Amino acid sequence: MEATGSTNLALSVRSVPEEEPPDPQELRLDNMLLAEGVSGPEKSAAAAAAALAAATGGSSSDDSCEYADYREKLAQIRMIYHTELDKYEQACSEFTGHVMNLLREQSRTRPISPKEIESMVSIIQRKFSAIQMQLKQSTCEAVMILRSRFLDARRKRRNFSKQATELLNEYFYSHLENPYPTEETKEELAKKCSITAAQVSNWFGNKRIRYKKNIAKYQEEANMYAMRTALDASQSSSPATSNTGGYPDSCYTPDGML
DNA sequence: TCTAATGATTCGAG
DNA sequence: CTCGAATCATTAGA
Repeated sequence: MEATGSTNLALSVRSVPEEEPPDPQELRLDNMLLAEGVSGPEKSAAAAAAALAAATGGSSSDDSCEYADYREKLAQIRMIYHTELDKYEQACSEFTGHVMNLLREQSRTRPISPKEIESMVSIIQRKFSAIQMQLKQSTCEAVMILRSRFLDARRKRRNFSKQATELLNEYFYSHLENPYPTEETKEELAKKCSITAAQVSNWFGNKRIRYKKNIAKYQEEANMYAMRTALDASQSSSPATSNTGGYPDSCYTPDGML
């Protein structure tokens, strides 16, 4: 632990004027940490996480649960990173002070040039910045792992919200004769249900085939939605148009599906 | 813990 | 490309 590496010292002395070692690796790490919201201002963590959510494909409302988890873990990483960074910084200056004292002591027995001191300091800083680099590296790794786990969690199937299924069923059963929403309609439904258009497509694909496979099983559901849309219609537009219990026939006999 | 429901994926056809 | 169909994988309910 003694700073007696004078040969080492002389060897590694190179023109390192304070900063700007254009190390692309470190630059990369810095950028990454900044983008992930680990370094940089406090608020940007949420922004980075939001960016991640957006990058994974919309639906920013209902995944708040795994999302909070992600953010919590990210904050943890962030905290560790900063405390470690501070620790190294402190250790660095402490160690520098130590070495300075040693040099001062030695200066009583031999002449020590300012240049030697300067190079000594730069060596120490290099060593410590290497350590910090390592810290950045491992922090990056941790973030990557966390990120991939977050993505994995999202990849798992989640049932749509009750509300979303209601909306989808509503459309499906009120268009039983032709349950093929256009791309536009899919987008619209997707927006309302806070899912993706592809998910809407999946849903309709599944629904059509499963409905067709066993119409009887879905009869009750069909009646329910038919009644409800009928009720809605009678309430909103023409309450006087009788037919209180009468649903459109097409909802009962979807011959278009056979 | 077994089972039904359900969202996603894959593949052939048109 | 979309669709139907079969199938997979996970979820929710008994």
